[in-house]
Amino acid sequence: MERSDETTTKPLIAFLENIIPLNSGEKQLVNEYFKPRLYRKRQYILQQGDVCRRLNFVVRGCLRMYRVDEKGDIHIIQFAVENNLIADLGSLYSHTASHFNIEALEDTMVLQIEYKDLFELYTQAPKFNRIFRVLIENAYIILQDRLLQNISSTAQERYSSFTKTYPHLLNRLPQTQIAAYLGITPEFLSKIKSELLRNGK
Amino acid sequence: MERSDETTTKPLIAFLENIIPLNSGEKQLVNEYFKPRLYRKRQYILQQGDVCRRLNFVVRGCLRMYRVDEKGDIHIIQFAVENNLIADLGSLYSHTASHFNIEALEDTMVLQIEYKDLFELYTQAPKFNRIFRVLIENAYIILQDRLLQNISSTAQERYSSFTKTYPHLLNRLPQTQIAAYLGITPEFLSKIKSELLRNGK
DNA sequence: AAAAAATCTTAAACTACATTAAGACCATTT
DNA sequence: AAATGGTCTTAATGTAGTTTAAGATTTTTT
Repeated sequence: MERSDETTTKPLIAFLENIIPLNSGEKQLVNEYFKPRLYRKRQYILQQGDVCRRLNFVVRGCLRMYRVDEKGDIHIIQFAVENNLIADLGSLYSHTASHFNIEALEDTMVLQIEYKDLFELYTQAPKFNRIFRVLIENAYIILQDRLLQNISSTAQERYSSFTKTYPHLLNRLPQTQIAAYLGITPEFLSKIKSELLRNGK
Repeated sequence: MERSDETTTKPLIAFLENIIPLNSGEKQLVNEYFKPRLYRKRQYILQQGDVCRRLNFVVRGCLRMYRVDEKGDIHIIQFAVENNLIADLGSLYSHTASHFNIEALEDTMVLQIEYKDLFELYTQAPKFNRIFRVLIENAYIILQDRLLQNISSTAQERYSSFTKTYPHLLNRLPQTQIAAYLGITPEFLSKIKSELLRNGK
């Protein structure tokens, strides 16, 4: 099966081989199970209330995963850019309604695997258990760090840390998205930025 | 090798078989690699600045994992009670200094596996990759939920949620620990509790 | 090119939570 | 039995962040 440049599983395979090299059979499985799909800006990969049925790997573009609460406020729990995996794992594995939306912030090309195919992947090539164990361990470490920051740091500290950790996202995202990620209002973020500017740098 | 009732790997094996059944060789490996150890109340399993060298499974008792910041404030990122796993994964896998302390809040019996033995376990019996993948996926889901709450809920909502999720911890821990977990001061927690009492229930 | 929509900034009034302090109630040690 | 030290509460004052609102700037749509 021929795929265009934009839709090959090459970047995904490179990403996985970063953990452990794959043999040709394993690459073949990745190639079979992951399907390319383009989402236009503002399209939804997942909507709150639906069951999350696919794991997504971002080839190009940018997604956000967020929740809208009862008051209508938006809370972003994750951005996903090139070479990131994203899904609502809770919903994906337990087949229950998701609390989250996943939405394209730019035109975004993803490689998607269905739940049942992911299960097949684990069964047919157990190496993927090891690879995904390592990947989710890394994701866990990052998430734990973010939780710690949210418990223990001021908004200014969190913003400064964000600018260091995700410099490439700073100019790519509107401030209102960054504020929703930091857990503050856009107005307060604006204030923080002007304070940081005033106090040199 | 004989072990006393308190120090068998039985509860751990039951815990792991909750995910996938083990054959006798696999059980044997668990039995060999996990070593029992008793920590007295206030003893440290891990101290900030040291490298985390073991993964811990709690058989009996209660641990807390926390960070002391520059101001001297304590921030609890996880409690671990019976049938919980706990370690600083970041430090364990990258062999770097940990930012966290793990301390016994009660006399606590744990089963510990060294990093190199954990690696051996994964290599000798690949099934453990699958088991630990599932375990850490579950942990990730819980952590993500907690992050969302911390971004989006008031302290009162977080406390109410804590009482529902961890009713068994409520009477077991001093309020000051719960406050450090919720990310608020003990004084404010006291206020929240009296408000909840006043407004019926 | 104009119109519409989203974004960013500033500022005043408000609220959730922190800080400090003091006293009451325990539990543990001596 | 007294003393010590941790725990819980209440209250006054302070501060980080919200809300509301309005104007300026940029981006998107028509």
